[in-house]
Amino acid sequence: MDVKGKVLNKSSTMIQSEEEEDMDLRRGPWTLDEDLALINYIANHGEGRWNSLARSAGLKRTGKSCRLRWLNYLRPDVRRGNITLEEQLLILELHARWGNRWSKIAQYLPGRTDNEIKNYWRTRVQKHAKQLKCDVNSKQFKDAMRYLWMPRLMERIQAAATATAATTTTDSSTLSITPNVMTTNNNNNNFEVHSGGNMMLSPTIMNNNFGCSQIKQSYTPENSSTGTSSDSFGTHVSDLTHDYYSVPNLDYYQQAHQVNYIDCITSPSGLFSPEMDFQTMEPNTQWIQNGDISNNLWSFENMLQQLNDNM
DNA sequence: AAGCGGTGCAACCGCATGACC
DNA sequence: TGGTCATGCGGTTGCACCGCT
Repeated sequence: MDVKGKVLNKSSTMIQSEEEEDMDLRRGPWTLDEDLALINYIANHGEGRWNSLARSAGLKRTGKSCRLRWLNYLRPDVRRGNITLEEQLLILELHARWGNRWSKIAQYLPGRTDNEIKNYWRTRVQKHAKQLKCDVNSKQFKDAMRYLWMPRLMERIQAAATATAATTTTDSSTLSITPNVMTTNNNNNNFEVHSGGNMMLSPTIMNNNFGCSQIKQSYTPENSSTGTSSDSFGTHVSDLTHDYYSVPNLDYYQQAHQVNYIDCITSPSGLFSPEMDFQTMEPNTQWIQNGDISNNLWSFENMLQQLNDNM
């Protein structure tokens, strides 16, 4: 990393806090020494009181800057690397529900920061909206996400899970969601996480967006010895979405009743069914642990082709 | 090899909110 | 009740990196 930082002195700006007037403050990229100073200080004294922390740690940074550096980069539980398919799907889903509430969304992606999710959205999702020549907040794009993008993500996730299951048929760390979790909603406790498992999906996603019984049944109960089902989720999604793709326009909602699969997904009033309650989900639950290193959502060329075909 | 444009991400900025006095 | 301060959040910017020409 380039370690050159700018020094913010009194003449550089007319608007400065009292703190900034007291001392020259650095801006720009953090140096290794600064990082180490911050890490060491927090290790010894803990977080909080960021302005005084910055001073006490001998950092010529604002408290804000220290906080941001710690939370977004230095914190030991910050998750590095590409956004996984599961995370992509979850981001799409949560964004559909909450909009640009990045910190709220980040609560459900352990180790991911709001900044990272925001960057992901702006650089990837908005880029795809641009490719589609529509606004990211437009109904067209939202529908494209809901009915094309997310199902495809599900398909890929399932394919990956199936591949994993094939190589580790007796491995309890594969995707595991208990049947009752998938089919009931008892006191909003409608999902379950198996701590030792390689949790790939939010059951709420399964229950609500893709809650077709066939799809539900395709998931392997934790205690099942079979590990696989004849009803592959990927097959179902693929088959059903294939039918849907053939609908010759983009008025998805009007078409929805014609396609069984769509009935399973949502209504125009919202992406989630009433029983869905993310508020009851515990933030930072480790239900996304691994996942592949996918850096692409899926082929947008395919999606563009499908959309163009339907126009 | 150099220039250039696009992309991704770290960092900054301004505002809102809540706690405290 | 109003002022001050700390913190959190979302939007925006700046820059390093990478691929292409």
